Amino acid sequence: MSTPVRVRFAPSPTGFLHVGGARTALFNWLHARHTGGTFVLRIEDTDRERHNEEAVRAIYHGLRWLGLDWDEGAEKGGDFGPYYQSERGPIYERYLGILQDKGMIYEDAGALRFRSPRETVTVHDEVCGSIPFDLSNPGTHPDMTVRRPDGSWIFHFVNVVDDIEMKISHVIRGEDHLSNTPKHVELYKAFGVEPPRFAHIPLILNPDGSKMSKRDTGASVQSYIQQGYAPEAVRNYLCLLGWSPKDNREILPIEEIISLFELKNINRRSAGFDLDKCFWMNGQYLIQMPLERFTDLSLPFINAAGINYGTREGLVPVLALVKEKVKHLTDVPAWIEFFFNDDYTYDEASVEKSLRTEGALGRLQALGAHLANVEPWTAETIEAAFKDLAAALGVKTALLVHPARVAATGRSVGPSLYHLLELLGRERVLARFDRTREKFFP
RNA sequence: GGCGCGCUCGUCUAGAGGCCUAGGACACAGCCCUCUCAAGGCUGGUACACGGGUUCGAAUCCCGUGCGCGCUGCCA
Repeated sequence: MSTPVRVRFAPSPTGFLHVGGARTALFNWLHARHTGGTFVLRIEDTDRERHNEEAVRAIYHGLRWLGLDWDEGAEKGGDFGPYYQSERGPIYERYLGILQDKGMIYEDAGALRFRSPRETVTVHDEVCGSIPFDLSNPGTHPDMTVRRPDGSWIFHFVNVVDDIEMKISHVIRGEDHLSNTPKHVELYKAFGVEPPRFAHIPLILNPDGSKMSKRDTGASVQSYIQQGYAPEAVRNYLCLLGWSPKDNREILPIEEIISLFELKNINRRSAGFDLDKCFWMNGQYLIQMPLERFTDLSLPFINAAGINYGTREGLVPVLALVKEKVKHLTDVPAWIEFFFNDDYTYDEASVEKSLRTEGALGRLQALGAHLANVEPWTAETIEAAFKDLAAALGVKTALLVHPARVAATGRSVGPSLYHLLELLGRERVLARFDRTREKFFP
């Protein structure tokens, strides 16, 4: 008979969600979703001192942003609560009593220690295989402390107690815990409980190979939220750190990853975090995602920039135009600003290059006159008008395009000019041409 | 120091004895496309840490060495 799959993510409230932690949560979530199991969120604030609402909220926020919903646990409830260690004192007391009754606990300078049986313990790991650890030498493997003199609990003890109480079937965590695992197994044995299956996943390193920690660039999930990444892109990228579908695909829908994900296919080597690739993947997601989704994700940044776009109906076509240019959602305001502001600013270098050159003013005026007669006003007819005029003037189309773009948008880069002019509308285009002429050639 | 884990292009990876003169992706370079910038397409360079085995044959198995990381806490 197989026990139901129950996995957990058990972060300590440090104030933010680390990408390494996010990836651990992700792998737990994937395993739960793949097997139809339960994903539990437990907060490891071993005591009141560590309990910090704000820090805990940062974790919820990061997980939710990544779409890692938990079935049971903090803020959600369930049959195995409470899900904050700071509230589980009585349970730990009870378990301590079990070991005390068996004579496995002794006092040392006020702290309580667990007396190791001093045997060889073999850890069976889904990712790393079976590894024997010789714990017979007290010099190298001292008896672990389970409770401090002030009554607060030590991680190893409460972690094991909670996993037993919450009926966790698979412990999926960072490889930094692999060497701690034999100690945990000793505890399971002492409680007379079969240990869960373990799966230690490789660590995420900095590009230079050092361990990624708080201050490192890109270490906090929050930074991806702020920099305008799409959550599905970051999540997809994280999936590829230590796992792969093995068929050369990299961008794949989460539903498919869920169906393909197996603990056995997780790599054993640690992975360097490649911000360039994450950035590239974000651009790919942005280009491919539906316009409505793109709009939803862009809105917070547009609002933060204070752009007065009127209605969503008016905004969407503009976003459709610039969508393919965007690599970070934070770039959206800069791409669309000129559209909603007739008093847009001009990029000086672009003005210099495209407008203050021989014949540019004359071409712009001729273009204005030419565009005044285009019917109907569509990207196709506008394009034809540009080409016709260029031919008539005996110049390359580019010599009309560049001045027109700078005149209409203030910049030299942007999406397809013809589509942009169409959307802007003839009146505004011609008015912008006039404004530009008056401003630079009074 | 001890113990553990790891070691394929700069990075993420495919590879589970012959399919590998090692494949894909990011990044990089060049070319093409083109109204700009991107995107896209094409091409190119760069990798099995080292040394011994085992085998007809090893990136793949074994043993050393080296390097990296982790643990070794009354941190989690």
